[in-house]
Amino acid sequence: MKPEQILIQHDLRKTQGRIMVLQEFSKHDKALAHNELQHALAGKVDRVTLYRILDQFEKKGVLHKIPDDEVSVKYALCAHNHEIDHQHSDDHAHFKCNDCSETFCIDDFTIPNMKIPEGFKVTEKFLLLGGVCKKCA
Amino acid sequence: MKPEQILIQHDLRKTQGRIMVLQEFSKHDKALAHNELQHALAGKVDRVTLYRILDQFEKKGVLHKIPDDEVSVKYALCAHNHEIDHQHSDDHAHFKCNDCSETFCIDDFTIPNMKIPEGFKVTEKFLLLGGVCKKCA
DNA sequence: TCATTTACGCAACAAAGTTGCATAAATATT
DNA sequence: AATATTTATGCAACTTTGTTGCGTAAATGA
Ligand SMILES: [Mn+2]
Ligand SMILES: [Mn+2]
Ligand SMILES: [Zn+2]
Ligand SMILES: [Zn+2]
Repeated sequence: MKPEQILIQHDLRKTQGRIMVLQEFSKHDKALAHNELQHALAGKVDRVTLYRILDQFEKKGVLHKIPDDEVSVKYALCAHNHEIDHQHSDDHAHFKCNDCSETFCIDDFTIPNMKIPEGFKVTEKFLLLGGVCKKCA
Repeated sequence: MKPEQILIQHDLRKTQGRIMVLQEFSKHDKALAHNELQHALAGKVDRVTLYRILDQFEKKGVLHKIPDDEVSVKYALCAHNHEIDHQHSDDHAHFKCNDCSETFCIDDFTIPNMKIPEGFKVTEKFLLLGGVCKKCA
């Protein structure tokens, strides 16, 4: 979907910074951390603004956070196939390559339901797989 | 297991700092982040030393990292029941409470095997569950 | 075009994490 | 037990990551 459409759909003002961030995501098809975006948009979008854009995007459901075992969280576009799969729930898995450190959404793999020990009420599931990606194989 | 035994078993020198860190873990039974340990051991162990202790412990298999969706990773003792379950693999799940932000190992729940899309060679699995813990229920 | 609302950029700060190096402490050797 | 060797610690200095306040600019609505 086009950046401008995404913004309208999520009730967000159409600003240059936001559009550029969305373009960056759409051209990579992998999860991006703040510092990667900052680098890509150096001189175009301020560092602090970038933090605020990411926060807003997450709050509005444009992006989702992916927990990371290294320096900082990453973000990926929510529901790539939003037109088709309208009731997209974000309980899909993520894969992180130990070689190149890139993280991908595995959209077509839903985390199975599991019986969890007593006393815990589970509302979210994050499955992060580690290994070697196609490129690095 | 006693701190000193753990250190010997993992081929680590028996130092005051390391012992205190292990004591801290054994008295809490939850995952701890660097800043929590730093606070608990203020004046006892230097901040930088603490980073190095955690790194060493992870490398030697005393602790394991738990990815987090917030500010920094957490650590938990590996294989609580190492004496019994000797071939402990760290593919157990973790639970993080959205109320108190505490993270626990769910040692008795092993992540099931799953068929992953082509091209990815999976060697590690991190399942982070979110929700409400017993105390906060 | 003008008013209003919201986002942006900048400065200043706080928190998290790293590196180098001299000294202290732990282990190994005699 | 004393000494040599190895390894860990503490401190300073620095980088990176994330936050807050505020005046200005840009986006939207009238
Ligand atoms: Mn995803
Ligand atoms: Mn664990
Ligand atoms: Zn790779
Ligand atoms: Zn709780």
